[in-house]
Amino acid sequence: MSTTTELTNWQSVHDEVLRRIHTREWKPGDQIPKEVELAEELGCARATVNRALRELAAEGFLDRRRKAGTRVAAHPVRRARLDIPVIRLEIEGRGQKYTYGLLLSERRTPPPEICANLGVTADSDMLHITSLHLADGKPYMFEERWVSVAATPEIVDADLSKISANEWLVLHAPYTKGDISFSAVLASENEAEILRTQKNEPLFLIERTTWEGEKGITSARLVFAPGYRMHTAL
Amino acid sequence: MSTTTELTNWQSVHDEVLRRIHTREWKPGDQIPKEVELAEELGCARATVNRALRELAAEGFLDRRRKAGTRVAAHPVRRARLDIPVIRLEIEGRGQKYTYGLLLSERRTPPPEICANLGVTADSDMLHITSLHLADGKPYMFEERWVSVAATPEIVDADLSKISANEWLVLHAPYTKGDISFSAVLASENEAEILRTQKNEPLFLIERTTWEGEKGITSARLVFAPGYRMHTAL
DNA sequence: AAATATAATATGTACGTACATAATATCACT
DNA sequence: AGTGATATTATGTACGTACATATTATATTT
Repeated sequence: MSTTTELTNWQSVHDEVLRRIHTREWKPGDQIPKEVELAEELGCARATVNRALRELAAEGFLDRRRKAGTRVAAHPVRRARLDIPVIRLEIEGRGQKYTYGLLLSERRTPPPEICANLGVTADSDMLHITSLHLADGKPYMFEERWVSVAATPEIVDADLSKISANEWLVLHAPYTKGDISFSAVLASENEAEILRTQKNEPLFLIERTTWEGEKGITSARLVFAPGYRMHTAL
Repeated sequence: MSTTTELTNWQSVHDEVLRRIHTREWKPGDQIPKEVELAEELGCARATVNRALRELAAEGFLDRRRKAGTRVAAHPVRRARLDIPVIRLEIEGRGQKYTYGLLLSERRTPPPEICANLGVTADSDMLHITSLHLADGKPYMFEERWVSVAATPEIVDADLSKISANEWLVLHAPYTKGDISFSAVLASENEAEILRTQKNEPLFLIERTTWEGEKGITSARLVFAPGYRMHTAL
């Protein structure tokens, strides 16, 4: 292999390795040269090759193990990076006007499924909030949320008609662990009415739970208006 | 701030910075100390701090700009890493038995929406494939796919009743660009019959398109059986 | 032959130095 | 005040060396 120009930055090494994978010069399962060899061939330091290969491994193109070496991933797990912004920014980012309406805010004990989700007791002091997020005045997403008052006592003083619970939490209640799931559901009668659509429309659903350490903070159910699509580049 | 023990590896620096963010010692929008200062405080090299902060920025906790410095992300965009494995591995990973049935394989010109998706002409030579993926004998996902024969001529010789088009493509047709989207749809009569469910069930839909350079390779529509949930940790 | 200790090795990381680069701040000039 | 040139600065990266660590290969013992 003759590289006319030397590749002395990690990005070009990254691209060159990816090129060899794409052209099937190095096939899935193949072992690729070790770092020192590649560094020598390409005319750069081992640290540079290391950085490039590390990134490629993080992207799922390579499998690396000490002593065993580096090989092209046999089952390229595609890693899509989902950016989950605050809803307001998602809407404003598309040039639409964001508005928000608080529908309900009550302090009460949680139903069993929330207890199970968050790992709290049935007599916990919680805030139950439902709200509607609109884009250009049209219903965009219906949110039902439970927040542990024990975990974030300051929330009872927040004016949740001005700022959404989600945004308030992002700013005031950092979390260490979270879980998110995506699925499809039928609009219930209530949801259909709030989202101003038909009953039995297929709706995109996001369920989200977050903890700080072992303390459950909040559990949210986000139901999107018909036609919602979440997408990303691979 | 007194750090009794020195943090001389990037992971511990990473964790320490994250701790300060979580404890709100450093709040969203705040500027944090510059790399040299942090390195001095923690008793390690700047390279180590750099590595830690770089990772935190990639995870979305920090915003970094040359000269301007590093600050805690004001609108923490949560990045969920979606691992999209080959369906077979997803099913087998749950300890279920994977089977696969080829329903249709025909060579023909594509419909207009596929042309638009992939950026190919209406008279393109394409393979149209539909198949069903099953877990423990139960319908799991219905796949409808268009593959450009021009882009990957070898596929016409592949035995797609033995290996799914998806897996064949993963092994033989590397791609450089891809697009994936998630939404909710109602089961059509055909889909309901194939997935052995009711008509008008809400179904989770993944649409995927991949290119190599500017050449469209394949466009797939994956409809999952009722109850499917995609989830990940934050 | 099996079990165990030991050597070999590829990746992983830390560090100091040097320079590159982008963005900002400052100053000179009109 | 406004414009443009110039200096400053924090992050970004490259490199060589050194050592750590996980894992495999080999040798040794039982």
